[in-house]
Amino acid sequence: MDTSQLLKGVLDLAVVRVLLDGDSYGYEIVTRLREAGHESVGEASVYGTLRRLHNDGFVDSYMRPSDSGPHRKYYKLTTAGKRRLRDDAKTWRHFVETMAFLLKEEI
Amino acid sequence: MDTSQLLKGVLDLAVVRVLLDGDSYGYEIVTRLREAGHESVGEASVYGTLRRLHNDGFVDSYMRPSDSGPHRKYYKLTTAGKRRLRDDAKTWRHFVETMAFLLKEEI
DNA sequence: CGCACTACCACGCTATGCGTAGTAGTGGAC
DNA sequence: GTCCACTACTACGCATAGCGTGGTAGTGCG
Repeated sequence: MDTSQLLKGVLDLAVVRVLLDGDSYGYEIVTRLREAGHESVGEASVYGTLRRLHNDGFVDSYMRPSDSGPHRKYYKLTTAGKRRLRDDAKTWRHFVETMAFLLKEEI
Repeated sequence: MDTSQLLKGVLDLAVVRVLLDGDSYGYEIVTRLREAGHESVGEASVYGTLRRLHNDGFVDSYMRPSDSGPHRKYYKLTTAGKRRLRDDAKTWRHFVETMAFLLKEEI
């Protein structure tokens, strides 16, 4: 099983959830996701996801200088983004339950 | 969240799990998956998955006449397919745990 | 005959994660 | 003062795999 395929559709949810803890920027979000267990998530995937979330109005963004590198582009959840989080989390849990039902005693 | 994206990578696992219960054919597998909760899974997705699983040696196939319609193409798990099921189920569970950790108290 | 259900296949589209490469800023080692 | 590591973002193009659509048949019923 190609782990990267499993992220399809769920990466949005994961990124939005990270932003619920507070505004953040691409590089930090990647780090957080990897620490949480999504060890092989690609940077390009996260930056692409952020761009899409921004285009769709689920996050706002603003620049902020850093004292240890280039400027950071912070992202902030919008109201629509928070609703999106709740909806997606619900969809995800239903999906997981369906799979659990299918897989029960799979060996 | 587009539910169909969630199936990416997991449909293989779901189909293989159905086949552990006994040889089956595309049309029936679609029905079973829908009954289990994957209500909007497309036929083309399942037939495509079966073709891939067959090409990769995870299932064998054989034709069998039906008394209520056209011939059926049955699929049967190979040894490699059963191993694949165990491996994929493990990967899936790890992935689900990672998401659960991320999502905990998401509201 | 027409229709519904069963059963399969092929074609092309689309979404999205990833690899790779490029551009910059800071700061420490040498 | 040069190199390197780490930070931080962006752009380009690829690969995977699920889906929509439509086509071909077989059975059986009204």
